Amino acid sequence: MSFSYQFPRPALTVDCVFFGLDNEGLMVLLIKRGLDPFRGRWALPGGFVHIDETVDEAARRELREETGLQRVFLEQLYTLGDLDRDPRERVVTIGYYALINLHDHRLKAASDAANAAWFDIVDLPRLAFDHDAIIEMALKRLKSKVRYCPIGFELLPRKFTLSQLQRMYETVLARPLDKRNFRKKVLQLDMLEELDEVEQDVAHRAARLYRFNEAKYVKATEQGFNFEI
Amino acid sequence: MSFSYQFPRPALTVDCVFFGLDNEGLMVLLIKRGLDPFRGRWALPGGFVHIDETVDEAARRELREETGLQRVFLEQLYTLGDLDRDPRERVVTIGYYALINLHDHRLKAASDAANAAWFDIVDLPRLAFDHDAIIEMALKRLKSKVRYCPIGFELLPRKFTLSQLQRMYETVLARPLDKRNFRKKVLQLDMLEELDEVEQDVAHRAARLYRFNEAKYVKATEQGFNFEI
DNA sequence: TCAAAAGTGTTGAGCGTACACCCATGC
DNA sequence: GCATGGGTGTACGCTCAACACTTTTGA
Repeated sequence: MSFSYQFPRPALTVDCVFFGLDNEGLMVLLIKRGLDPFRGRWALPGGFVHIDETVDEAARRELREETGLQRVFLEQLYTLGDLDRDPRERVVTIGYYALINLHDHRLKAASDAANAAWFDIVDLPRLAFDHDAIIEMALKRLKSKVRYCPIGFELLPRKFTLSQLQRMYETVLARPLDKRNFRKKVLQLDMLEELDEVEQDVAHRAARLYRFNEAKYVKATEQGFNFEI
Repeated sequence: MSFSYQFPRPALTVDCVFFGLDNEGLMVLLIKRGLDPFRGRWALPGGFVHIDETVDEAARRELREETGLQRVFLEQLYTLGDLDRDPRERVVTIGYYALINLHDHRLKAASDAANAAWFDIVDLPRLAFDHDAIIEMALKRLKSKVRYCPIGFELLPRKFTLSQLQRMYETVLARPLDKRNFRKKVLQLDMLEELDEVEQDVAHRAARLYRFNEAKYVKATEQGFNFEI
């Protein structure tokens, strides 16, 4: 079976930058290509947009197939449509990025295939296609958006310490923040819920746990909001 | 002649929001559709992405065809890929927006077709497809970007008064700004060149003319930059 | 001389930034 | 008792926001 059109059409794909955070730093999930072109090179998870799914659904399908996850922050980034992106034929791709909480999830990719692995964003291998450009755009978007939207929490466990939160911002923004100023700012935004729990199994004084509170955030938003610390 | 593929492919189009500024307010160029679907409805300029042009080139081609212009600010916005955007078949469209200086240009669309017209952004007719959503996204992007990038100048003549500049910001942001604070802020950013000219043919004291200075701007950028007035 | 818009400074409040020490806990 | 990170307050400078009158010009 084949499908015919009066004019030639580019193929349409999605490519996804899945960000995760661990003790090493900010990580990106890559897939080792088994086929030409770029056989053996690392690449972003991605694939064709099916005719019966929206482009958002195509990105979510990639997410599910590669990580087993469904309900994570996922956002469209940019569409790349240069002529020679793919040496085989004309392919236009829609870039997406997602934020994954590596702490609370046991990921399919981690246990599963030898052809998928997490790489530190500051030490990426050579990539297939123009995927380096997509990752660069995703990182730029993340860096800017994390400062005025509460999306950084998606990278943390549901309950976290203020130090974990600060480390997350420092890792994403790639610069150190002042502890006292950070805590002052983040608490006065009044979007965190202080829990009656402390962290467990640490070899020093246990830190208090907090949780992001959506309702409090919505209120705080009305007064303006940013992390320009 | 026809083109066959193993799997069905969505059609790929671009749709463009061309913004212009006149004394009435912020305007958008629309085209009256001559064919079904939505015959007689107003729609954004747009069309298919050709197989031998990038998506940016497709958007620039639309710009040229509808306005006769070439060198204007044009930027990709978002890709819309829902299943039923177009009642005929699956069409994925890449939204663009551009800023057009209505003062310095005699536009093709203005003189030309009865099927093209500029509409005030606050008083748009019913639109074809999901073009209202594209315009909404374009306006949101413009409002936010104009505050931290010097793109607002694209809507003004090359030489302008500070009052014109302020009116431009007030129109785009849809809120009044304080005259003294505005002038202080914009002058201290040190990206305007004060000219030895004043406006002509006005029935009151003539205002001094200024010009945006790219080189000064680049310097100013390094110290941070925004219009949060 | 009148109408219309140009042009111009000061003050108070809030926010960002810099900075250092004591405390609680587990080993 | 010591190593490790948790937790806390103050002071200065800058930017934002509010606010009203005089000047210039053409009609």
